[in-house]
Amino acid sequence: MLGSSSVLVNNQESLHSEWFAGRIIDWQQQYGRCGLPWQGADAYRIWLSEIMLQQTRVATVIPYYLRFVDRFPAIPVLAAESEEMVLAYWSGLGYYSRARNLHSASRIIMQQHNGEFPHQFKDILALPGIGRSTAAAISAFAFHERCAILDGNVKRLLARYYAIDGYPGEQKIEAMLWEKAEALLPEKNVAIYTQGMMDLGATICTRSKPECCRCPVQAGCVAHRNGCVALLPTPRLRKKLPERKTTFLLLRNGSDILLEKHTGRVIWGGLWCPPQLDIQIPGDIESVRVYCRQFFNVEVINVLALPKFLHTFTHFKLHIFPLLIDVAVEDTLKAQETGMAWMGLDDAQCAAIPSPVRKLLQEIQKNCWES
DNA sequence: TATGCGTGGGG
DNA sequence: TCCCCAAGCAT
Repeated sequence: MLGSSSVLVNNQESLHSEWFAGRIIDWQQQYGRCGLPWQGADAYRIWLSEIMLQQTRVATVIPYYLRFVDRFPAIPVLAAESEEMVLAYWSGLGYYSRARNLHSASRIIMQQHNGEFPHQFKDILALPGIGRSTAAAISAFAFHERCAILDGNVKRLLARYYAIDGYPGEQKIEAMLWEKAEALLPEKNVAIYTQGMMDLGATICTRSKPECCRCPVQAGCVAHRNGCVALLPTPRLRKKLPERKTTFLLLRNGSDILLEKHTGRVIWGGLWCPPQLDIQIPGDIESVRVYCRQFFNVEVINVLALPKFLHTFTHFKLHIFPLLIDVAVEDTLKAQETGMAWMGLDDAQCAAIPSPVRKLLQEIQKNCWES
């Protein structure tokens, strides 16, 4: 049978949750972030913002978000557009599967939900690109449902508040954090509470130099009491990133550049990139001439090795060796047979291209290296 | 600490 | 320069 001490503990926990949530809610209303472009917006915009904000800073997202909602103001518009157009507006933001999933989800919403963003948590969670935390955030912000989120801010905050040792990405630790997040959830004002948790993590309980003296829940924070705030959350063990090399073949025909579309769930999937060789090839004109004849059926006029540079991904470093290769092409439409396309530099700038390709194209245009 | 998937800012 | 990782998800 359940002892009275257990009842007492439950009462204390519930009292503590009430205190905690009250402090968070009051703090949010006084000091939380307001005026972010998606705050108080419709479900579509909240959804879009949550997807863009995955692993991405607010300051980075804002200009992308504004451009995106201007071009795709509602779900039916988004669904009617091509994936490529959507990727063009995502270009530079990274994690492009987010854009592909967003677009795919918009079509699912048209077919299965009459074009209206679903209200049920389970329906939201079923959409591609939406996991537990994102579904909860949308449910809380758009529909005021009582759902707990667990994003990076909340993980850091809870790891400190309860002095939970261990890397939060680890399954066991993450499960503990979810438990705490659920237990603290208030009965009312979930949207303000959720925003407050994010805001507190983003502005006070920051990774470095947290401002504990301004924290509304400092009194209950175990890490603060124990003086171990700076040690939490436990950083991940990181191995040295592997390094790879690639040669970018920037074939130029007049003011056109040859690009090929990456397909499938690969790096830069769905984006247009110059043809690549996953080695560093000699930049002398003879080697390049032989290669270009064989693979692109073009005559090389001139080769210029542009400065190499480093591009770092989450899981590897890529040394990029760009070669600007001026060529003579008779039939520019023939490239389409092999999934490639000649694009004017201006068009390419507006296309779905990854960040380092954009930088290179800008440089080529700016410097006007002679043909 | 499963791994792949981008990019840019801060220390 | 280098390493950290930011409103995570899919497989």
